[in-house]
Amino acid sequence: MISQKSKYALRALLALAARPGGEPMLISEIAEQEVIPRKFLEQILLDLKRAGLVASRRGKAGGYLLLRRAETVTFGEVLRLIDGPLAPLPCLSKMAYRRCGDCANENACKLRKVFARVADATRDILDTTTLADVLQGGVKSLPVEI
Amino acid sequence: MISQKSKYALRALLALAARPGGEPMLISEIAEQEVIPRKFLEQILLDLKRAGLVASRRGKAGGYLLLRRAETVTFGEVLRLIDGPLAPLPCLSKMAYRRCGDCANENACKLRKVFARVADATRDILDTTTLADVLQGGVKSLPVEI
DNA sequence: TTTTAACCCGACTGAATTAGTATGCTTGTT
DNA sequence: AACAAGCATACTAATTCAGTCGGGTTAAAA
Repeated sequence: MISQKSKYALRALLALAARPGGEPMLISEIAEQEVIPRKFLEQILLDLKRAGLVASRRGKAGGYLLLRRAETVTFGEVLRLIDGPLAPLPCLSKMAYRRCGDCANENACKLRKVFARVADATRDILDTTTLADVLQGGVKSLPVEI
Repeated sequence: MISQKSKYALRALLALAARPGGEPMLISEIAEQEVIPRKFLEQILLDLKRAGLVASRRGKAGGYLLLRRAETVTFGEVLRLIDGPLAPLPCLSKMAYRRCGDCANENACKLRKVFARVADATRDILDTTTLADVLQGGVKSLPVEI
């Protein structure tokens, strides 16, 4: 299960990406439109800003805007930023590898072999799907049953 | 990330499945061999027993044994039992569906479309990989680079 | 130049989950 | 009857989750 915070982050980014002309959007505007607790959203946007995904303007008539093109922001990147590694085992994370603590001989580990496939499948989807893909409705879905 | 408890459960089941003749194995035997805290493992085995995956014999010369054939026990089943739903969103779980709380129009939800693909890919792997597959080393791995 | 409406930031909190421990009870074999 | 095995409940310390609170800073407008 992904966290509520990640869901909020993705929805906020989608809202910004959908903004025509890329003009700034108020926190409260996003919060209302996407039904996200206002103060919590503030935190999230700050995280996204520190990561360089969005920019902000302060003072009256301020707001947030997407700093990068929607085609370059992947779901994987956002999820890693908020929730940490995508991999189901720490020893399978490419970005934040950690040894598993238990299993001594890592490439003999039976579990690892199975979960490596899960990790790769997950990455294949999340690291190739961008905000733009979703906005255009261009998300490949499963074969439609005829 | 899957929980430590799930990892222990899977390793314990693999140990039982590997037992020749299917003779019972002591908790402490499993605990030592797989390096799992003994009392914690007791709890886990009880869960697996209540779910009908293993059986136990009490008294001296007791122990645990696998109740079902190793070919019929999938990783998905074990993970669901210990960790709960596999799906990344509650509204995507086939076994334990719950509405998402926020998004009103579920099949218009942009996030859902993306994570549905992740959920399906995950299920494809975990619900088709069994204890037997892993034991035989028969886990399909990624294409070997030549 | 003062006001006002934005964003910025750290601290706090209540509930839930995780990864176990502790303590004792029941059961079956010897 | 004794011993060794599993059965069962309660407890706990640490962490995470999903926010809330209270103020500080900045910049445009009146």
